[in-house]
Amino acid sequence: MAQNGGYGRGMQIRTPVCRTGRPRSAAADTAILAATRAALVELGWSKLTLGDVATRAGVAKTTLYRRWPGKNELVVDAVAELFGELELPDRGSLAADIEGVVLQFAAILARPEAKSGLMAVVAESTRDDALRERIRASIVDPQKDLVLEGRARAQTRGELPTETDPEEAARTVDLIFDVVAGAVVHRTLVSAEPADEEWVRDFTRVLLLGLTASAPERF
Amino acid sequence: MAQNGGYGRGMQIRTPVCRTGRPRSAAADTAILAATRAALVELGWSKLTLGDVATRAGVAKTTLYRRWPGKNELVVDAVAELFGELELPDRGSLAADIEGVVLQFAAILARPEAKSGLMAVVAESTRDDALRERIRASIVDPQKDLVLEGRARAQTRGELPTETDPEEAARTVDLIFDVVAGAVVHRTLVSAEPADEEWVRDFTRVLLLGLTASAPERF
DNA sequence: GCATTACGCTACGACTCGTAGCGAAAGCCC
DNA sequence: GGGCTTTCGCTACGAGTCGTAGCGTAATGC
Repeated sequence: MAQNGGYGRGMQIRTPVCRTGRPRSAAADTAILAATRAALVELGWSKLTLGDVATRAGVAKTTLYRRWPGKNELVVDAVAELFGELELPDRGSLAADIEGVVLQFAAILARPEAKSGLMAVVAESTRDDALRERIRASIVDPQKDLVLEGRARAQTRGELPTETDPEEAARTVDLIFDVVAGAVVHRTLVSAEPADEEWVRDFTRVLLLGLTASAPERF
Repeated sequence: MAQNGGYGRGMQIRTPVCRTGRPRSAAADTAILAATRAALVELGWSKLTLGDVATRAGVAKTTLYRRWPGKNELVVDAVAELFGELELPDRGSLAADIEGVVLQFAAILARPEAKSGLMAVVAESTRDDALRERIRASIVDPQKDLVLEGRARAQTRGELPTETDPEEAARTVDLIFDVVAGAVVHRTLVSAEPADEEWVRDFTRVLLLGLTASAPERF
């Protein structure tokens, strides 16, 4: 199914903008997404069925299919809400900013609904461009924005060099993003060990040294 | 289903050791695993059915169920064979060793059967301890051994400090492993961009600076 | 009140699942 | 060769899920 154009922003994907007629129940949306997360916790990805989600949410199965094309898209939206909690308050230093946001990220990934849901949709997205785009817009890009924000903040503090070439700057941001998010995800899901404060401290130290020592000519 | 004890090593999991009677066809094993990868490429994880795999492999569906408990375990074994190709030849320096193995890893992850299969089973493993153990034994640990090997080699070269505390050394190895593997996986699957030579060079530079600059007191 | 849309409910064919039962085939051991 | 053991291919089966269609009803805007 082709995406009906006109994305809102954040969660408000879908719904082709209709002014007349009975409006869609917003309560049903939140109930469905909550039920999806609950089903992810209890059943995991593969055993999760849309019929079960509908029952949990107290809506008809057909209502679910009217709003989401399928299981993949539903889970993306349900998981995206979890990562919507991510913030980047100014903690005074780049090291503190990184440690803070990484700990938040780790806390979200520690929740079973995030664990089993996120990687499953990522795996599916390798064969579905529309799904990958949905993940990018609602999960990945907001995270990358945090990297941009933290980086800009560190540059005004003088903690990171300001790149002259904008293209190289973009490459660096992408690299940082993949290293940070990838390391936490791998630690949590593949190694299956908690990204606790000690690990985050070690990780931040290595990352920070790798970034700051890369300033071409100092001293 | 509880694992029947007595693991061999590497691929030779299952088969409770039987000497008499008709032996299992080894050709069927390789055909089934190859068919699984082919099905992963064409159908992806969610649409892959064991009946289809059996047909592709030219065996009966029941034969498949006699050898593997289910889809998860089958895909783990099919994907594990891909990562079995990983090697760590001595390229003369730590930087070259890292770049080499990361490029190999990226090349494997670029294949669609690895993309869609790996993350799917990882997602399932968050709710299945036996599956996680199977992944660890056949995929994760061999990779971590490469980290250990490269690290030891670098230490004899004097490129990395030798930790005194063995526990801290283990922590460092785990950290490196999660950073390297996590970054490549995230780059390839989530950001959906190739981990090409340029990216690997940038990544290796940051990682190496982060590790070497962490030597407490130099100069 | 009327048009329009969303909703709940039921029912449906198609498909997949995992298992059971059977006869035949392919090895080992005497 | 004869006999024993295990695997193999095949068929069939109940159970469960899928995604859709149809219908009557509820909730909104004009």
